[in-house]
Amino acid sequence: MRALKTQLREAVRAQILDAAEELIAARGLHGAALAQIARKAGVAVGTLYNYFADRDAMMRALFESRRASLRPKLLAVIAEGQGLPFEKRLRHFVHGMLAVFDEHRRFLKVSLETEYSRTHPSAMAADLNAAIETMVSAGIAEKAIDAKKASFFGSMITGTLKAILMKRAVDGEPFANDADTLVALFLDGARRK
Amino acid sequence: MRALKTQLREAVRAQILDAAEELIAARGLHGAALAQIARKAGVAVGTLYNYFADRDAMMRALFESRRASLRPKLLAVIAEGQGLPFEKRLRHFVHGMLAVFDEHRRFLKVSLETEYSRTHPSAMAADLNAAIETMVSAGIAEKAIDAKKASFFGSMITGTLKAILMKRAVDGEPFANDADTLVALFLDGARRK
Amino acid sequence: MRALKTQLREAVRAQILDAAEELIAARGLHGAALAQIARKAGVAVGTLYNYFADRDAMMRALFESRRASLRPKLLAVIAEGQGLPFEKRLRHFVHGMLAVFDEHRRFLKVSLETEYSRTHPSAMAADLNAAIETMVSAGIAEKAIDAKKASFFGSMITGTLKAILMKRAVDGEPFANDADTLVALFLDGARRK
Amino acid sequence: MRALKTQLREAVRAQILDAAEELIAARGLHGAALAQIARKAGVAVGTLYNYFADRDAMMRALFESRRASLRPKLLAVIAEGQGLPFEKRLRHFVHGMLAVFDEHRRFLKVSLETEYSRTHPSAMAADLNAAIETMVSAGIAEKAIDAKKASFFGSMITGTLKAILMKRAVDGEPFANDADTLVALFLDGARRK
DNA sequence: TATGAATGAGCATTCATTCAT
DNA sequence: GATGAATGAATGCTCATTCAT
Repeated sequence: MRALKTQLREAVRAQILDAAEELIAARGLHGAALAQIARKAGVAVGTLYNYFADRDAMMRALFESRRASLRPKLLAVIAEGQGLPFEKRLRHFVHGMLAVFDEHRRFLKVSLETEYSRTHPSAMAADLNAAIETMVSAGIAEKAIDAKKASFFGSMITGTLKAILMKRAVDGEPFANDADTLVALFLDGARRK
Repeated sequence: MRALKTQLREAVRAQILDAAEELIAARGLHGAALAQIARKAGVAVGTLYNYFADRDAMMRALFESRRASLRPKLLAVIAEGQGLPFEKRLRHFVHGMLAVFDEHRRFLKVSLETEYSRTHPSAMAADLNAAIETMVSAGIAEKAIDAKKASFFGSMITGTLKAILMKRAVDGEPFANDADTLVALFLDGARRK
Repeated sequence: MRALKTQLREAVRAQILDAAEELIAARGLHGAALAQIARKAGVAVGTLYNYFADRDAMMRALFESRRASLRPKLLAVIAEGQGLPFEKRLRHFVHGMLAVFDEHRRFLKVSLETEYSRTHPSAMAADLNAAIETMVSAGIAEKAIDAKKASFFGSMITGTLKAILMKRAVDGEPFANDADTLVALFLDGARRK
Repeated sequence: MRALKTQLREAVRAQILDAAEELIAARGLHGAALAQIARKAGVAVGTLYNYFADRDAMMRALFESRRASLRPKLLAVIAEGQGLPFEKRLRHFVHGMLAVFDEHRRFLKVSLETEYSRTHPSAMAADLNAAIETMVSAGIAEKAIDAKKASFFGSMITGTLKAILMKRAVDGEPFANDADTLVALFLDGARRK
């Protein structure tokens, strides 16, 4: 009984966040008015305030919710890679990331296209950066990669991944296909041997 | 006399655009109210409308003005590289880009942090992409780079550059120092040989 | 309950339109600011927009509402006259019109004193003109009036009525008393026999 | 020299009033912005204030100027009619009025279509009414018209003339052709004898 | 005197937030 | 808890008026 109520409440909350996400994807972070979100979610405007303190809190909740469902998957990918030799680890990382992002395309669009991620950086992004740094350190330690270039390696990985994700988000192709080529590019560059 | 007036007018216009740029950098594209812009520019609200048809036109003018001062420099960098063997050409391109961006740090921040560039893509960005594609094609033709990886090469360059620019924009370091390392990374990857 | 709410809503709507009508009567169609209308109606500015899409729609609603309450009465007057011999019909028409207008003095003032009726002609006015034309045609057919003068007869009736209405609107006298004299004037002119 | 300057000044003043009249005819009393008037008149906005204290004064000047050129003509028509037997006097009055109005069609349009005449009644209109009353009194005295109907006779004349003027203003026909029929209608009504 | 850029009060409109039901 | 009408501060924009040149 109590559980049922909680479940119902969670369902409504999810409906609201879905509606918000869709409208933000379509009209931007500022363009999504609460009245529209309420209508799309099938509730009254006032109801929104039973679930979120104010508009800002709703946005925060949206991103936290999506990040919370992404984060464990990414952490799992990172954890699985630990202990692997560097190249395999990198390959696993890139494959894993792209696979996870393939499962969350809509949020990825919202995340890449709005300024929210920049103004409210996520713990997830910090995790990711830390994981990459760790991986890179391990790579240096096992002399798999060049220490001099390593300081940019993280930026290269995240920057290139972002660019590819946006490109594929536009053309609709799955992300995962690109993993192997990217790894090769990261490790050996574009020069013809 | 007439020239003096024109000069004065241009000065006021520039003041307004500077004020707008600063406020947008601080509060986002939507967060900068015309009243604030006017105050910071030291003019009355109505004066803004003597220079721009409406808010939208002002934003367009801001980006067009900044892009217009960037574009010829970038085109020059691109033109200078033509005819060079691929590796030199790439090196020249990266060096040139970073040097130009060093001269326009504030606009770069605005451009990277707001959604404007996404919703109103610039001819400049198209030029840049085309230039990179041309350079890559030349690289393939002279068998300097690997055709299979080439399709991601452009995304890697732009994505990585963006990531580095944002990093350096935050920590305040000049961009240009990073050029050589980046080129090495692009061409040969991070693997230790 | 639902009915009660609807009733309340209608009451507020009517309050707003009354406030608008009063202010327009006092300061003209353009002189009535929404803030004033809201204050006089006892609501907040934003509330106006829960009832009307924008200022224009409010003005349209005002005139439509008033016209909608006038029109059936005028149509009834017209319908009642059909089939009567011309003179009786004309007398009935003039009496009926003036009686109806006596019931709507305030709107009449607004209607006669603002440009709205000219820029947004009403179906009612068209009805009236058509009814007069029909009546005149019938008058010609039964040889009750002079065909040569008939083309101006309509203009004479409406023009004279307007003039009398404005005169009486100013001095506060009821309109209806003047009906018989007007009919006599219309039919036989002012010449002493 | 001094006279030349005065003449020039008058010419500019007239240009401004013409521009104002034209714009008011096209867009209404409120719709004509000073910037537009200045542009159409070929002067700068500031110049308008060398000729008129403010917008209101300009509007007043416009109507006063037009009325001042109409008034003596109407007074002449009235004066000429004095002493004539009533019917001839009335005929002369109606003919004279319509002829004068034919010479001032554009101002008539402005005068009939804006609220100015209602909010700022002219001495001319008062003259006209007085003249009509005088004429009617004379008519009663010489037993040419019916005293009982006389109180509405003035309203009938002015109301009917207005209606005909608006009709002809729309269809572009000259006013004067209608004079005889109107007089007959005023004196003997529409009834077929 | 003529100019026209600068001014800022005034306006219509939007929308997050509140609250009586 | 759910509702949605009411609220009013905030915003973009207009335009009569001023004033330095």
